[in-house]
Amino acid sequence: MAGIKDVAAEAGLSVATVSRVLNGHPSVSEDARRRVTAAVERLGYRPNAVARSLRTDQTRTLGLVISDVMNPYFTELARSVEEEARALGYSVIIGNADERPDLQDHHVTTLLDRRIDGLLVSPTDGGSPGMLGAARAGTPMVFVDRWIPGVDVPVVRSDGRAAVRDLVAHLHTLGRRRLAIIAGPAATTTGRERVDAFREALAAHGLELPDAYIGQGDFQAGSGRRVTEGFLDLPEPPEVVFAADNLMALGALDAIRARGLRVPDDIGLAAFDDIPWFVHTDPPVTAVAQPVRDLGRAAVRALVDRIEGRPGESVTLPARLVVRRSCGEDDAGIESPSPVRRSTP
Amino acid sequence: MAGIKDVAAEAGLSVATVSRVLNGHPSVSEDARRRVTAAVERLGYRPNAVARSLRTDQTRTLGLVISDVMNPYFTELARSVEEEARALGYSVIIGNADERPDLQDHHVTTLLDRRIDGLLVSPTDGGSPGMLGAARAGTPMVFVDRWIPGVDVPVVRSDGRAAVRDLVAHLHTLGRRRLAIIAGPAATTTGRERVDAFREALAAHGLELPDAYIGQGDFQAGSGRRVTEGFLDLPEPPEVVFAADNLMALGALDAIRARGLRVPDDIGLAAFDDIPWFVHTDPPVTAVAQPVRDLGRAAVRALVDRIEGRPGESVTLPARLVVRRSCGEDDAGIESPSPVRRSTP
DNA sequence: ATCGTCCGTGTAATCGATTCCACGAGGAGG
DNA sequence: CCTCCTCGTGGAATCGATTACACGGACGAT
Repeated sequence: MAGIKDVAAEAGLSVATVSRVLNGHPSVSEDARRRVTAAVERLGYRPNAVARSLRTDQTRTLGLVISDVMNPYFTELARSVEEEARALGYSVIIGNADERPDLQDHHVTTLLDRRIDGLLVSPTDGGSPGMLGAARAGTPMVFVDRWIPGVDVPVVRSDGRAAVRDLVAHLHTLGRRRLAIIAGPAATTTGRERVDAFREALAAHGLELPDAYIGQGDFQAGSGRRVTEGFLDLPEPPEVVFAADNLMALGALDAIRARGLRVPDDIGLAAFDDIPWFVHTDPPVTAVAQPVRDLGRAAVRALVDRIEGRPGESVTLPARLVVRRSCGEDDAGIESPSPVRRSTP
Repeated sequence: MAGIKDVAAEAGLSVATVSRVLNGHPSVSEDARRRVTAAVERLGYRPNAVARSLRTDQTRTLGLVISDVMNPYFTELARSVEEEARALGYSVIIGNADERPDLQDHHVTTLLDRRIDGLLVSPTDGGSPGMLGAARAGTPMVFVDRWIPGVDVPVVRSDGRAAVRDLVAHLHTLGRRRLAIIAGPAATTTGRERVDAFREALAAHGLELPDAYIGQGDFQAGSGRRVTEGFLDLPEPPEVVFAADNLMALGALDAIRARGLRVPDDIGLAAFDDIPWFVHTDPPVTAVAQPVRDLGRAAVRALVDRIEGRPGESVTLPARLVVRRSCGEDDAGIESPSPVRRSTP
């Protein structure tokens, strides 16, 4: 493969001049510029990013470590992150932690070894040692969605409080009183926050959140199923189950259907994180939607700010409630097209 | 950040020896090895992958360019690719082409600039110039899922012929005769092949595939909706719509529902590419399932074979039919020709 | 005419690793 | 005792770029 020396030879100039042309340095004659461009064209030369990175100590690459690629929420996040990064002239390397701290560490280490310019993390857990080390070592870093308290890193996330309040209000008008939640891992901020927001919203309506109505999940479909089964076995099962993420909602749907129960008639279902598929489930699922695209964009901008020496500030964007049919028909204007509802699994 | 020189100084040895220890070179004394390890530990030293890559001319990185990250099929593929690559000591950089040849080229170019060791591609289109150039230039490369005829690159894919035959047989026993297909872009191999397989299977039952029953889609949900609307507007609409990918099936479901029609009573629906969500739609969707994990694994192995100088052969794995309820209920007890039957897990 | 600037260019150092080659010590064989 | 190997080690070249510094020529000011 042709190197800069070949280009220099072909153009009859020194490598320095070639490099200057390549980088748009001002003091190059028009003639030299033309000759270099021609030579580059002729040789099909492409600068070696590895060599360039070694010299300049910057890779123009961002690392993104997420907890679960198969979760549509994170997929969309990854997509918007890549888009914004590309617009800013950066590439993105994605690491999938699969909710495993050791894998998260593996990716952080690998990314750091490659000398990425900055790191975007949605921490799996309380945070893995390698990740915390990186934060302390001063690697430009930004947390997205989830974060770790006490670590001095900007956080870009969405605040679901208002939306959860709206959700509970919605459920209340529908006459639902016994509301349960499938929580995420207590080690994650999102795991705790969503429960808190839910409990608060309940309190505003004079409702309680008994321990029996708090199920411990792990953001995976399987746990949603198990927890929901537990709920259904209760002497007084809840009237609505609120899943703290979309995968667990799916599991809940499974469990409910396996019992031969109908949503929303026998039991209601709501979820945190809206995804395209919720429109197509049976029934469509009411969900709290985060502004994922904006989150991705904001996160990249904050990180690039940090990288380029600017402050890089935390951002919190509001989530909103998307009402569908899984908690019961809304009263007024909405006429239910009410197609035949099949209940047998 | 500490470099190899610092380690050498700390250990009281030369950089050469440190490097040898780091790379497990045999001729190093036990004493030196210990001192280096200790120094590395003390300094928290991590080798600079950029420098190493420059010198050794290998990055131990694979590029994966897929057509659409938001498509669960590709997400799962990406995941299994990364897993296998990691097991073999490689990292993966994913590029999302979003079904756009220009973006595909952008990613191929970027990846090549970074001197990745090999490229895994699921070509968006007839192939972009940059990608074809890379193939001709001898970059180790393997096509996954889709490929480009006439280009000398191993192909790892799944053969849906048998499964499509099973599908048509299944529909036939259900009494469905007027079968339509939403095709993918003609420029993609998968776009064409699936139509061919469908037509062939139909022929085996003495059925025809009239032009009016072939809709042109682009593997996105929107096109599935449009095409399906067209089908429904026909004087004699099809009894079953077969979508050539999962996203278009979703669009079809939308269109059908918007008309107030019921699946499968009024019209049946089947899809190519099975995804977890198909279990939860209303009704669960019958689909042709590819062995995605195995495809990812095989693709990585073929690519690494090429990289390390071994042949690297093409692989074709069979897909299988997964019968659910979207084409009509099977009468209980009656054996259906379908090899696999799956209900809610 | 002389001097100082500015401009375009080239030479060479540098980034952080790997690796070829040379060298000295120590052991085996004659 | 001398020679020849082997082994462990270090010096220095190298990968492909960027960039500080030096240099020569043109040109404007005095």
